[in-house]
Amino acid sequence: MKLPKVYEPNEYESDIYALWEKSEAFVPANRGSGSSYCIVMPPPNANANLHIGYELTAALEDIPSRYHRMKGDATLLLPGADHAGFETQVVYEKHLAKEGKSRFDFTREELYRQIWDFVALNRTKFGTQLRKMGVSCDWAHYTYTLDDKVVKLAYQTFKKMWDEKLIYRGERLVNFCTFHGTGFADIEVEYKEVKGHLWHIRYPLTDGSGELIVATTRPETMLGDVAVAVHPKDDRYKGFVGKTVKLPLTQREIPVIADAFVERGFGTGAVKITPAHDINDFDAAQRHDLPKITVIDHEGKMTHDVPAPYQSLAVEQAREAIVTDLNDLGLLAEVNDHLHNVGHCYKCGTIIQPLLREQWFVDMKPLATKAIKVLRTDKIRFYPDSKKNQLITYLKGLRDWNISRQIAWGIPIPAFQNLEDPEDWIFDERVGEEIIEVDGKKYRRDPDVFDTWFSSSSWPYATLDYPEGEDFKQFYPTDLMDTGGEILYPWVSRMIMLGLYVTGDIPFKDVYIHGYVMAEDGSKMSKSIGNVVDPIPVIEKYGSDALRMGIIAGRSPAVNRGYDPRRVEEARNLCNKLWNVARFIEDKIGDDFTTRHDPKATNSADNWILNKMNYLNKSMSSHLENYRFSEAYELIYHFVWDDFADWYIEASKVNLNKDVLAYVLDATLRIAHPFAPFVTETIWQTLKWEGDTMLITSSWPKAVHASKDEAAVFEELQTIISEIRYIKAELHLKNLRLYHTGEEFLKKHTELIKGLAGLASIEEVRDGHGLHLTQTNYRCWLDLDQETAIHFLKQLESKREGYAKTIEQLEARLSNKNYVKNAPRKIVDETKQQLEETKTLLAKVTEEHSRFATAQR
RNA sequence: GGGCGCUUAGCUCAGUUGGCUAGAGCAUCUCGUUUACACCGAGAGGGUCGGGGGUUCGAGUCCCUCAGCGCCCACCA
Repeated sequence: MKLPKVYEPNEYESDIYALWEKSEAFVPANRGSGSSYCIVMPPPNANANLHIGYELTAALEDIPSRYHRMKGDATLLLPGADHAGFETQVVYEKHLAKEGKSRFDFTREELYRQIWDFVALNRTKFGTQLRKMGVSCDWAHYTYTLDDKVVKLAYQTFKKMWDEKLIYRGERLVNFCTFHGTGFADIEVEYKEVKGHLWHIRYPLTDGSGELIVATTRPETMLGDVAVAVHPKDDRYKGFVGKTVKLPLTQREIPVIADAFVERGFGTGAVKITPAHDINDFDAAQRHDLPKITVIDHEGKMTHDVPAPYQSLAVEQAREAIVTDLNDLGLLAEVNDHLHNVGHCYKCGTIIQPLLREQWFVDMKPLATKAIKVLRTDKIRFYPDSKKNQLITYLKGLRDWNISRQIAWGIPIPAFQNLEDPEDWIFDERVGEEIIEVDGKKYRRDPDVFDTWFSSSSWPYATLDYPEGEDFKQFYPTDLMDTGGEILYPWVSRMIMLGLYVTGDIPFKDVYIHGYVMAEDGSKMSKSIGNVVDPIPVIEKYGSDALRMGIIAGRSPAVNRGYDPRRVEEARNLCNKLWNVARFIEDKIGDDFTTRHDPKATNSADNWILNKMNYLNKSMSSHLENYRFSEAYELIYHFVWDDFADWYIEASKVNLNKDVLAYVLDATLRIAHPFAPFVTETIWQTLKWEGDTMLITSSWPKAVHASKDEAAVFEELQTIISEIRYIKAELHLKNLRLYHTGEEFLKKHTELIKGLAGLASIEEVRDGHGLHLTQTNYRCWLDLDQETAIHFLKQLESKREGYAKTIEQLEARLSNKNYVKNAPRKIVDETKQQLEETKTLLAKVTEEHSRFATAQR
């Protein structure tokens, strides 16, 4: 079969993927026998196209999976998709807005069904895209975060926590977005620096003996003040504690209390306490048993519990009105500019209101404590390592987790409230019904849904059918979890905590944190800026393998880097190189050839390439096992291009050894397969000698025997060839002859040197003349006349200077007694040897230089 | 206010535990139509590794410090 000159990925990729899928190549083989390897892929949001960042994830997980599959491990790469509760609802709301509708036009049930259909449409696209990326995941294991088994497990976990008192329902301050109408977990709030003001307000003492000035950034919340706090050791306010102040605008009497949380140095040292709208104040109010007065409602408007003029005003309007009124009353002591951090909704940018709400909370202390303990034992390795300590720090400061969300799109919380007794909550899985009856009492379903992360925390074992599934038994704990740094806290930490809590074991052994794929200019990709790179057109233009390799090239864990199309092009070229290497070899070998897995080296080039191959094999394993993807890629790149194509294939045009040629192609395809699955498999399918097999399910090559001495011979030949090429290029010469005076080595390798260096001939002569080669110890001369060779003086001169300088440095090093005494013997010996070699080179170059310099005069 | 990362060739970046003359791709320059490949071949030029100090026989690599950029966390009202 004659292959076309240029590899056109589009012609083969979809057929190759279909072949793998049809042959069940992704289904774990060798189950139950020996070792296994499993990666559960982080499920991307099912609501949108995959962006180029997921190509990185796909590559980082597919490469080790393919490697382990070839190593003979039972290998499972498990795909899935995330319903991404709030995220998806936001997307859908935008979609509704385009049609002039909003979420308020529908009931939650209606919304849920609509979003379900909306997502179902996109979910099929996701499968197509992952296939184009060449991900070798087992589609039979595909899991959606709203699949029954995931939902059931979320309910069981909720129940277990409820029974064990890790879950409680309580009225707490919740981070509330008044635009989206839902609360968030602490981690979901985005803090931004905002230029605001610090208003100093006079609070007169009830007994008329003076006043306290409090400083606040949110004057409108003063209507909900229940106390003023000062530091117990603050001498300025000693006499005030225990008295009361008259809260301006309301005339409510509120106490002055002492609490150590007050920073004496900030503002005036007197703090207004508004428990319903500030988390610190909430805590202080708990300590001092103070009431909580809500003055802002869920729409961001003032409630009816405030004086009439302010009722129903939006927060900003209320602020303005209050400041004006205070000023008119002469109660505004001072206004300063103030830079501070304010929480915002990470989706719409609305300022987050801390509001009092009854929600379900998870007591995180016991879970975090256990996770910290495990993290400290190094049972889970992190790449890069520094992320582990970061995670421990985070876990130490963790507050209780609000898992209730007031949205439609999500898993309903399986809890029901007694219609007669609001304190009476029961667990029940009949979430399809709004009202249920138990023991003659009627209960109403909690209208809220779970925070998405509550259910997705069980991802590693929910997907593997915990607790009884065969997959769980074989593959848990999984081997690798690869994610971006942004979900280290919300997801990775919770998978560890819940994994330990539910299964008693860690969910994964290794965590690899990848950096983000940024836009070409290094900025963040974002839809609104319009600089998002869609992977599919890139795949269509350059091929899936090219994108995969181009995206991992030069990337280190946890470091953000711009997308670089030049790298993709470079990788595309590598695919084409591989293609043409195969074309050449298949042509040389012919159709009726049977490959040997113990090839017999018959010349120095054979031994050299087999040694290189053994080294590649070993280094590749080591790099992959340590997740050094970029280094592994470079290794294969330079092996294919420099060693295999530029040297070995060129050498084989002189001395053909079909066995070795075929073996090296065979082994190269295997080793390159995880990085370039499509092109390697495409080539494999054209190989006559491998019959009906598939590369994806073939085995990783074993080391073969090769002589190191013979390999060294080839390296000597390379030195000679390179020097000749250099001189030819510098002097623009062709059809040169090489003379020697009877060197056996040169006689033996005449054809190879002649072929690779592009010489007219190599001749044995009585007296050598011309330009003496300096880099080899074999005496030989390029046939140049004096006139031509003189143009080479400059090069000889700079070489001479270079050697002289090196010798100077080496001698200085060796004359340093401390160096000889302290440095390892091996290093010192190497220095000595290098010095000798350089001296020899200097002598030769000097000799040539002076010969021509003399001739010139 | 804490914590972390980055600064290496014109550009984008590698450089694992300190040890040959600091690397790659692209770009640049010079040659080249040898039938695997111009998505190619041969060759070349280009870096005081952000500044300063220190430890060491030896520092791109470890420590201190300064500068610039970026990220994460944190309840200073």
